[in-house]
Amino acid sequence: MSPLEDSMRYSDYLLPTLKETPADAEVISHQLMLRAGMIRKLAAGIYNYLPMGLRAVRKVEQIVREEMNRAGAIELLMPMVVPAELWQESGRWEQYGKELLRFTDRKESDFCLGPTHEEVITDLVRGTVRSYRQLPLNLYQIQSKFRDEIRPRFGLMRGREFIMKDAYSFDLDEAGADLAYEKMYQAYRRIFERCGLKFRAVEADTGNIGGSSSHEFMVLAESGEDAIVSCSGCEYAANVEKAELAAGTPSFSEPQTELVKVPTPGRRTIEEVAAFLRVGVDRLVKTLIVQTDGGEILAVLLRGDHELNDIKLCRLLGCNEVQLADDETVSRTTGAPVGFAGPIGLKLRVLADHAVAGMVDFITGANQDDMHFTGVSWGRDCAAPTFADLRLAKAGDACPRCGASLELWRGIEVGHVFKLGTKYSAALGATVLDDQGQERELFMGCYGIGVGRTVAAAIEQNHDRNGIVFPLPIAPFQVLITVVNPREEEVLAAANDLYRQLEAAGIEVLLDDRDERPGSKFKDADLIGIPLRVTVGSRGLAEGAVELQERASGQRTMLPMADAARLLAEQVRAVLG
RNA sequence: CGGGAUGUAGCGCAGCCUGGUAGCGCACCUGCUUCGGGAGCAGGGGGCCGGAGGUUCGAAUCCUCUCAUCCCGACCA
Repeated sequence: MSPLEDSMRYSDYLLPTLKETPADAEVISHQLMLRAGMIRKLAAGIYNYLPMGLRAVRKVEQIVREEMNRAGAIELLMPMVVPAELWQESGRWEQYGKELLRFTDRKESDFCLGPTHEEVITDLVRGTVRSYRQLPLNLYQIQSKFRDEIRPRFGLMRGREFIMKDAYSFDLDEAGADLAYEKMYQAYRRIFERCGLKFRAVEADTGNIGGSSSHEFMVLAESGEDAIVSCSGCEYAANVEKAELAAGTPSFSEPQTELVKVPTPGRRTIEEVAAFLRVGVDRLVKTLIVQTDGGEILAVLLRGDHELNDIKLCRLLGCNEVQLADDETVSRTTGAPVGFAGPIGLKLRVLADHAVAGMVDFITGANQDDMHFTGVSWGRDCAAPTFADLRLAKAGDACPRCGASLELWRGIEVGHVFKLGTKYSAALGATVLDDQGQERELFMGCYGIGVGRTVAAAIEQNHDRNGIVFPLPIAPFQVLITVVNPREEEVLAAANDLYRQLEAAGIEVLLDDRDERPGSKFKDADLIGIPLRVTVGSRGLAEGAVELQERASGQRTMLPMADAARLLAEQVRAVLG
């Protein structure tokens, strides 16, 4: 029997395909999941999973489960509704922000919908684990999470309610935690390989989960929301948010030109100024006036063609958020309207990106309306500011490890592993006694996989203009039998026969026995993307054969009716390994 | 949160400017013919036009408010 269900006749099933693309779906995976009858929207970022969608989700879940279990993790299930006290204890009730959906019950007690479960699991473990002998421990669940995203979009790619696998490891010391992390990292590689996806594991920022280091697993896709870099010469790969850039060696060439204040009427942007002065944008230094969440206002200098990496800046400043200062603040602090700020004479703390350090004879704003300076050089015209790594990596930058050039990709984050250290165990007092009878805080790790997002990412990566092309390991069904004309008794009988044989062989098979024209059924077959399609019709049966068409290649083969089930089962097993 | 746009039948849309009692395609139901890549003909069902106020003899259409959905959003210094 199939590991899922049985008796799958299209005529009895719920598989509402759409001929036209719903107007509010932007990316291809979202469009196809709607059209293929996998999901339906209930509210912004909140979806029903229809039978086909659920089956794909269950396939990914099952792969995740098998690999987590293989890596020694243990499944449990935590509640979605979490009392505020736990979040207050960890400090995140205040920190987490509007993404945390909060509400009160009838007794006016505060609760939230869990967006992640570090607090709950830590609370559980502190109450149940007392001795180092019970370690190591790695617990996971597959559960719906809720994050009240600012802007849910792209269907399952960025929903508010979404299915996530989250695992949490507990160890006595850092070495143990490192080992747990490594195990999860390897398990993740296996999971995404088994799902048939092209992905990269990249170094990543830890965000508001906290902790010391982390990797993201990125499915490569043009529509990805994240930019990542990977080195063409070594193994280094990182999210651009995280990608370090070496300071480089400043050339210290001598200034060639005098400092001159030049009129630049109405030229505010880097491009406008560069075009007006007939120089490249990399001859300009842009001066960003930023404000931290702590209220500090400072200036950040970047080469004209570079962009600020606000995460690097926050890390340097020890703040949570930086924003560009508003127009009023800019004119108050620089003495000029937005577009003409520069470091000379500026009465603010000034930080500059490394790339600015070696520049001479550059151009900056003059802190005066419609004026810029040309021929600016450090030391002579302006005290050198503090230099740091502050910009966003871009294609062609030098790898921080080996110096080779970096390649830029877009990716969909489907997995993320973190080393948490003792952040939560310390906050919540999760300790055990070691072999000396000493109380020790647990070293934790946490490890997430977006299950629905993995399905969406797989579709982003595997589709053609006719529809989805599911990788077999996560396909809702492995085989689709298309009955050309179910009204012909011999044809329907032959199809039913094949269907039963495949079921008996443990193959997941959908029988399209609808009384529709063949063309509609073929179109639907392409749309829903079942890897192997078998067409049973009078034409083939006259030769005692059925036709196999592979969705991915379009390749067609005639199979003798007598051997069809066996051959198909063999083909499925060959892929699953 | 700021900017832009859209809400009319299950889906895709027209009608709105220039108010006069709602339409097209697909889907759905019935019948006949058809049947290996989204069939043809004939008949039929389904919408208080997102909601609330207002203007008017009369509102999908004009005005106000509201709700929902989608897109874009430091990169400008």
